[in-house]
Amino acid sequence: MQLTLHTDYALRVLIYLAMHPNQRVTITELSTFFNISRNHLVKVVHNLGLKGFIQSVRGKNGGLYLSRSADQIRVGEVVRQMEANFHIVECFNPQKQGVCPIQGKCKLTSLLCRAKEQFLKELDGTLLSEVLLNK
Amino acid sequence: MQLTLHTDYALRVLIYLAMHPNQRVTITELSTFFNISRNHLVKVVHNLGLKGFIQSVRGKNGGLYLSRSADQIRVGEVVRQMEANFHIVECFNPQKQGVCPIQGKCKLTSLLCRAKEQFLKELDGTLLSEVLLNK
DNA sequence: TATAAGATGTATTTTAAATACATCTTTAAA
DNA sequence: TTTAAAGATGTATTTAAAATACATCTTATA
Repeated sequence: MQLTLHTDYALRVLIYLAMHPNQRVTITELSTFFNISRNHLVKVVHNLGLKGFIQSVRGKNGGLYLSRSADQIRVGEVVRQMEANFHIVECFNPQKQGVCPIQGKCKLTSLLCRAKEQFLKELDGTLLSEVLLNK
Repeated sequence: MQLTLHTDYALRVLIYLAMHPNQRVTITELSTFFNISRNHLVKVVHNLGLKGFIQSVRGKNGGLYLSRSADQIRVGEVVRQMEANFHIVECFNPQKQGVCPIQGKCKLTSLLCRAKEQFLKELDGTLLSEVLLNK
């Protein structure tokens, strides 16, 4: 069980932007700092923009910045929005309905649902501004 | 974020065995019932045996049964044992140490660790005997 | 108006997971 | 004591999702 690198990278981008407020940060700067494929970061950044977490300015002297300040962004919200396949098991996937013969009768489903909620609840309790770097 | 089908199948196997106590259940029976590749189930069953959840009897009239009764098996224990890559993000993976430049300073790590524990804690609170089928 | 920035669509590569195949070992019934 | 039914185990292949690469377009400002 793991989050995708896409979500992981999204969190890193937000942390970096939060630590450089009142600045326009370029994708190239992020890519160099984190040593991540620039092309991949472009997708992550684009997605963060679509989900409303960041704003971008095109053209010369352009770059990225947080839409809201870091103390207005809950970590759980980022993970919920960025993680595409949040289906803990097969029967949670809308495209796999009816595959498992005990679906609907099996009580694992509601348990796993509660477990997932506990996971997210913990993340909802923390703000982006609280996970910035020590020292 | 999802559990592997391997873990999913393991849970299904345990549920089936729990619902057929005092019997020897064959892999073929499980494979037919769940409509799962028999070859894949063989691996899952083997792994469940290695982890001590089930016993197997080879030869004619052989089959599988639970090592402990269903009210002695916690769901969280099964997930912990069966899920191979339980690394929520890159920096949890022992083989990816030092890749992320903010590792060690970033406070996301401990947060994600707590979230993972909350997820498992919820599963630890439920016994296999409690997730059997309704009706 | 040239250039530096992001936007966007498509293609390719990589990796882990899932599945398939082959053969070996064990056990009990005929 | 032989045969068939069961699991054990190692290897190879396939699949699918994720990650990465490539190409081109749009925007903004110095």
